[in-house]
Amino acid sequence: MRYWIMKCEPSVYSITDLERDGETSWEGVRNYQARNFMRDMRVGDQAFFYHSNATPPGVAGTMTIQSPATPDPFAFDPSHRYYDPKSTPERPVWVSVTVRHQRTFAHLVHIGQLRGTDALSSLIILRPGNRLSVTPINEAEWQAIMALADSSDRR
DNA sequence: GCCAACGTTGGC
DNA sequence: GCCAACGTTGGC
Repeated sequence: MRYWIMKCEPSVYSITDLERDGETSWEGVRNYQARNFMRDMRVGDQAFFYHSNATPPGVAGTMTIQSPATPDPFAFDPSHRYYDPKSTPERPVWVSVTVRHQRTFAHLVHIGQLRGTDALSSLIILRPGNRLSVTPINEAEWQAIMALADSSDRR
């Protein structure tokens, strides 16, 4: 099993929306490196839902990967914001995965907590200027973030 | 709103 | 293939 962090602006789609929907198709990733990471995902992998561009930004909860990467249909739709003429049904460029809601943290693990944790010092999303919306993390990092969430929830 | 960092585009 | 210009991301 692998572990991931997936970012989304909560004003667009939040952990609350995912909790309501149960599962959703994670679409609109238009970065090759992030796409390649999505291709590496396997059913059953665990992912954190990270609220980016939020006040405060941080990890809002967990989800599981419910389906492997499949072509992102929005890329084929000229009227859609995520349309990309480079991607066709015959030769799809972009992919989406289905994610299932697992847990919403009682308290968001904000970015300051992440930065203040030694075990998380090499997190890609903490690097200055980082813009990758899908990044892998290792098991120790997963557990470190879960520990932050659990200690906050017990407050 | 600011701005640093980064990816993409397009002229050459 | 290089690289400047530009647009976007995302923390602050």
